[in-house]
Amino acid sequence: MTRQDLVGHVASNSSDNHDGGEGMPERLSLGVAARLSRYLQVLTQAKKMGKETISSKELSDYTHVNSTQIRRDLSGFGKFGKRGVGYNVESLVSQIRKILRTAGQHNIALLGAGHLGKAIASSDIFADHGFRVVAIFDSDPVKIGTEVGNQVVRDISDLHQLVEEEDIVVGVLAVPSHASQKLADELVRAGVKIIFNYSESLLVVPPEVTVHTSSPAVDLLYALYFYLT
Amino acid sequence: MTRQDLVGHVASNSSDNHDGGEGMPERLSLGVAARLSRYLQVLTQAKKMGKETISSKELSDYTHVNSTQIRRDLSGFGKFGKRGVGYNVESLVSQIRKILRTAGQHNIALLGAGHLGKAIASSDIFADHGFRVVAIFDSDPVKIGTEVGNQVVRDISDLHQLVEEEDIVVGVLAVPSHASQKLADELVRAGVKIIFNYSESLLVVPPEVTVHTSSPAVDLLYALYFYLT
DNA sequence: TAGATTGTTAATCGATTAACAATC
DNA sequence: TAGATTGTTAATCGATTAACAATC
Repeated sequence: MTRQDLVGHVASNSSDNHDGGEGMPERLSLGVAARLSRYLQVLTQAKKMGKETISSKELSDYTHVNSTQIRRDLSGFGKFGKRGVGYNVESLVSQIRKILRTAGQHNIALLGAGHLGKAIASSDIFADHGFRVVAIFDSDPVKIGTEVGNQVVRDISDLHQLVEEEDIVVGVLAVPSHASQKLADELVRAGVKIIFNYSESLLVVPPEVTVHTSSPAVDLLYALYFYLT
Repeated sequence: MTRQDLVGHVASNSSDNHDGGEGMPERLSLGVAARLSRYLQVLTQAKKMGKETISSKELSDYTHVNSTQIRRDLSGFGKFGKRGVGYNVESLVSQIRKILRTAGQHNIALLGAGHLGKAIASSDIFADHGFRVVAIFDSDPVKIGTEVGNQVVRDISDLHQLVEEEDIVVGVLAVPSHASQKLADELVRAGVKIIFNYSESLLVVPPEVTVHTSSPAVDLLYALYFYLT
């Protein structure tokens, strides 16, 4: 894996998959879910670029996943492709969204309105995949009340209320390391189930909460190894 | 994979590994390299927090990699642990760095001095792992000449020279999507071998260059799936 | 000693790949 | 038709895990 993941993971709880037919398995294996997510990323971009069909070979070039495996992953859920042609980009996007059960809209709380927070709020990397930043928080009184990416920066004391009102499932921590554990605790208390951690700290959270720590340097180390050898 | 990849990957080229003894295999498998990188991330933080020893169980809690596999991964290279005690954090860090052959210093060129570029330049996520931002570039004449994270922002025309002078191996693209392919081309021309892409575009590069695209939304999709099921 | 944790075995499961008939 | 690419099989390889003796 990841390559790579490769990349942060999630605690496992596997059950039977790949029933062979078109039925959706109970639960995807970690590997399948990770790969489908990556296909989705490429497909979303391909769609933006106006591409109508895409072959497993092309998907393979972009994701570095073997093309046979891509066809295999997809064919487990139905016959989405057309022989000699490839896959329809738009329909494959919606199929994978359906499989990942993330076809809907999901709301995010962004903690931290510094450089990173602003970069995240003004980008559409999250928006492209159905995630919407519905609230931004900061502890700096100077920043509170200012506008960042169409949102007014709020005081952290509003967090609990906002999480309930807006049905926020994901909290993104774009704060300095020394503040992140305290804010992670706040997120957990407010009922957030997934924390995306852009700080370097190791966060301690209850088992029902998932932490994903961003680690660009780790990804680089990994890429560097294969360059050096 | 990671998340992960587990997470962006790198084209494979596997050979025999796990020779059982203490010798270093020719080349690590993708999975092993990815996991070792992740252990390193946790260990680096643990060291910062003043932790002296760490058990495979603790490492497992933070990385979500099975503790047996962690011990297995490590024991392939030597007997680093102490039964009943665990692993010495500091010595394990340097052992893994040695295995990944990334014990040295590696220089980075950062393209883009906007919010994201500033966030990267002022953070020490890269520095902690031996990566140093030695040059920052932007196309905005207003930004050129200003200082960002101890570096003067330069014009992109200086890229080629800097890459040679500073022995830059990695280029980080923190620019809008519409500019990224053009700048990726510049990086390739200048001789950079690894591109870390924070934009959403799918980049086209020669086979000898590795592109790693940051995809927080993909990681979130993945985490969300396991929350929803 | 008693408790903890490593290092390692053995068994299983899933990932990976080449190959190719089916078919657009 | 000819070329391309899917869907699927079969064979192999590596990852994963439980279990436990070794030993700190």
